[in-house]
Amino acid sequence: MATNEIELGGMPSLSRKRLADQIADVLRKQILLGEFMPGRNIPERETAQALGVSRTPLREALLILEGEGLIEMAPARSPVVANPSLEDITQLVLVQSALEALAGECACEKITTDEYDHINSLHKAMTLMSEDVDSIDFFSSDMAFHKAIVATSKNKPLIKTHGQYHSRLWRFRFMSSRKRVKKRSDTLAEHANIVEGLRLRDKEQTSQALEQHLRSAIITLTSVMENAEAQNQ
Amino acid sequence: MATNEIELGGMPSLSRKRLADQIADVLRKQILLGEFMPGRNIPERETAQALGVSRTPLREALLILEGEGLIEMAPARSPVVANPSLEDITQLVLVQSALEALAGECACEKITTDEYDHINSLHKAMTLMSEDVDSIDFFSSDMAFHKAIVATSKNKPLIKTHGQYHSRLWRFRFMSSRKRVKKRSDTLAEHANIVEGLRLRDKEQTSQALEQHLRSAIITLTSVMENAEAQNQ
DNA sequence: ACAAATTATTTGGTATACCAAGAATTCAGA
DNA sequence: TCTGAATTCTTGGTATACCAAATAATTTGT
Repeated sequence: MATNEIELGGMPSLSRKRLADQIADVLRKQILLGEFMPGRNIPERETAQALGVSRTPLREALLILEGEGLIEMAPARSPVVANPSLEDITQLVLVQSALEALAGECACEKITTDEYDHINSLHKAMTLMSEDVDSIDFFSSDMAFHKAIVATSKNKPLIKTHGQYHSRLWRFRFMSSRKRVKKRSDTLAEHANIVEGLRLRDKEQTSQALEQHLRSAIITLTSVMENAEAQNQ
Repeated sequence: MATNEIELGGMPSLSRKRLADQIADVLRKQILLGEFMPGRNIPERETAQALGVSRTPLREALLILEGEGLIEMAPARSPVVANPSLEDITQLVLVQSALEALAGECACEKITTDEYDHINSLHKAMTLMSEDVDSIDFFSSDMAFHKAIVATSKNKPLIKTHGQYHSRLWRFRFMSSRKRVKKRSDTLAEHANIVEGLRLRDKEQTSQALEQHLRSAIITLTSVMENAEAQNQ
């Protein structure tokens, strides 16, 4: 196999946190970035050796990622990177939209002026981005914008659950963003509604704007995925 | 330690599914039923021996339960059964209400007459229960009613995520139900609204009824928990 | 040459052994 | 007697070794 020089956090003696968590972080990142494509096998021995760890913590990391829905483990089969169908993705986005709508409501109650300024500045920064900037930058800002809103809800389980759906959808949202099917101006207009809702501390407007924004992502994802499938055939 | 004769699924040669999953099932049940109270330690060696398994699958089971939020693992500390504060529980219910509201919407689109009849019969059965029947029966029916609605959404991630919040809240909802703070007639009236929404396939009514029903649970839980805390002091 | 059966290899599942970091207890000194 | 330091004991973390099942490859018989 290709030598996969991955460096885990610190030296052997420095264990800031569980090795299993560190491994899960590395694998999660590789899955999100597309280095581990959907459907790819993750054999235990090979992967453990590539990461320079033994199978026990590697297996524990796989268990964690399975819980997050990023990989799937079948009996007597190598774990594989989750490869959700278009319908699966639609369902995931639907749940995420409900979670973010709730987050928006909570945020209206709890948001401080500092937090509002931060979110607003993220939005402003996206607005000022040239049409030419690399899609990864615009996309990253978009994701950061949403994460900031959810964080403002101060609802720990909500933040965690949303983060998991966020991860499961990351790659597909990124693919979608690269295709530029949706105009950036549309995205920004929807974000503006959200920011305005937060400014007014208007639960209804904020949650509605978030829900509409997310559900419109379903349309975009659908067309992108259908094109991708057509290409593969 | 007290000999804890717990029998795992089948004979040694019969491994229908991962041992870790079987162990997780056993522990989850014990946590939900209150045999393992919140805050209780779950030392690895002792628990593994009590279950007649080795530490490796036991640890994997603990990882699974940690992912579900049922236990918490700190570095160099025994895992402990999660002991959420009143605020934590409030936040959990808030998320669950959003999830069930979404489930209700999806259900209106996908529900078959058979499924409606099933849910309706669950409701009718609860209506016919005498005020004297054991609270566990009424409570179980209540939980089954909600589970049936979520299952009707046919949204796999939604069903799974809801199930996890369901587990995390189970014990506290049960405690609450035993205290009989909320009148059963009120619960039944709210359920009737939900059933009526489903009958009409009215997304708005169904989701609103579910959300209202769940959020009213927050009030009940708050008073129960505050009383419980007062007793402990 | 093809098919079927058997064997060898790969893979995940489980148990055990070892290690390092913490917590608690005990013993010594003030 | 009280305090503090040292030691012991417990706990979780990690690696390795072994086992069983499934798959793939090879060989043999028709």
